[in-house]
Amino acid sequence: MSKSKRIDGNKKTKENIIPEPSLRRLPWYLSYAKVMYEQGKDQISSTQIAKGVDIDSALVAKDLSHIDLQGRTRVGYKTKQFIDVLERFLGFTNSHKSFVVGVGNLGSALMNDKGLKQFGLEVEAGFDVSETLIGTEVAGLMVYNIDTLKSFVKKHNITIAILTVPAKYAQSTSDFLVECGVKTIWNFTTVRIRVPNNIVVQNTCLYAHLAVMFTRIKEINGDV
Amino acid sequence: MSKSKRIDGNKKTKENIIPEPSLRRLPWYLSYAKVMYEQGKDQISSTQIAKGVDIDSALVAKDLSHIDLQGRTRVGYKTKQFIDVLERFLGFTNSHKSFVVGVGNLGSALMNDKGLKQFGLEVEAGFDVSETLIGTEVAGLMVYNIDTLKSFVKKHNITIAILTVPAKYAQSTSDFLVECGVKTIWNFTTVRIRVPNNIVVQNTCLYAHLAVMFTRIKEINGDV
DNA sequence: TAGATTGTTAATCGATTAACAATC
DNA sequence: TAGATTGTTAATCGATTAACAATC
Repeated sequence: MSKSKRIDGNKKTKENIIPEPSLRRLPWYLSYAKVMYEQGKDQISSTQIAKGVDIDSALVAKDLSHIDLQGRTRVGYKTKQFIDVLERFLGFTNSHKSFVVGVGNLGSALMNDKGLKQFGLEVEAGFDVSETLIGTEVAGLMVYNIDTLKSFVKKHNITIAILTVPAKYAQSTSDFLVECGVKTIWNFTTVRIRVPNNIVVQNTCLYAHLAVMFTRIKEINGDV
Repeated sequence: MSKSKRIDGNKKTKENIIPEPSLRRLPWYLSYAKVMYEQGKDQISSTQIAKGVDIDSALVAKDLSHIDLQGRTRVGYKTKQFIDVLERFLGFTNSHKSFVVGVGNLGSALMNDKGLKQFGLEVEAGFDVSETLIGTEVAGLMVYNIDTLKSFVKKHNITIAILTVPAKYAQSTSDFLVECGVKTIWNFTTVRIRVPNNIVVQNTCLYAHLAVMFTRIKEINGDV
């Protein structure tokens, strides 16, 4: 359904799977298109996008080829349509329900963040072990006892968990989440969790980016 | 200094540069080692780490070969030493000073986050354009008028900026930061900013991870 | 010695880049 | 038509995996 061109019979289903590097770049193209649209540009070309986001134009073209999107030679894409198709493709137009596990610093920040909703993720509740937090509200959302998580998942059929517990509890909490029927874990802990291979995990450790940043700085400054 | 083995004269400086994928994995090994250390394990092997973080052991070994770290055959590494060396290598033991530009939702969350300090990043102030924010304190840090940024950078010699402004101002603010003497930008906006090539940029758009997550979910559920 | 480990070298795989055909 | 663009196919590059030598 989402695959664009004809498919050779012998090619496996891998054909449909868009590579992760491409997938990571698509939101940049979308973001650029949105900014252009706000500035009144009705048409947008892949070469223009390439310049705007500083990525090789052939790569942009290749990335976009994974999407069911028809560009017009010499003209490019209609900005509005480009945005709509890309947003739908990336799942940003859906409403994916989720809950936060571990209502600490980062957990409550995510519960407060309004941006998530605009990108298709709706946080419905928080879970914690702390007696002082349980029963309180954060950003208008209830914080429940983690012991009630399994029945919550069953009842509301919410299968995306946002994991923001301390590192030492990351793996055990992850195991517990899987046991409760969670299918997708957005992992913000510093630990790389192990899960059965039918579970989708997205590791988003902010601090890991610092490692890359500091190392690049060190390289430029001649390893002082 | 940080390179481990002998170097062939003809190999370029690229030899020293650790590839980004490796750099991204190192914090996972560190985190795993820390958890093990807390559990009282004095020795740790790369094969053990490989199992713990679910990454091929040869890959772990190769990643670690970039670091000046001596393992002992049949035994592995001393956990404490492993942690120390890796933390130093990744720059987590230094204190890198920085400031937040755009004290909104995400910006103030980062100003509040205590984790950053543990990983070597110290936030010293916030900057914004909003009259209602300027002059207030967030997490004990002053919020200044963005017009005063240039003199602030000069005076305190703080060259790392955390960019958390709305998407439409991302590129122009980035240009302004470079003009003010900023050398490193941690970019949390949805926009991929363009900078001169002596400037280090780390793009950390949380929402991009949602794209990967949603697409993987879609693939598993058969593209409904 | 046998076995477990580090850590290197060669083979494979996949992503990016380059070249170019097709289109308007 | 000439030129700008989409979008594909082939060549290159780099990262991962596999095989294995060295060590204790």
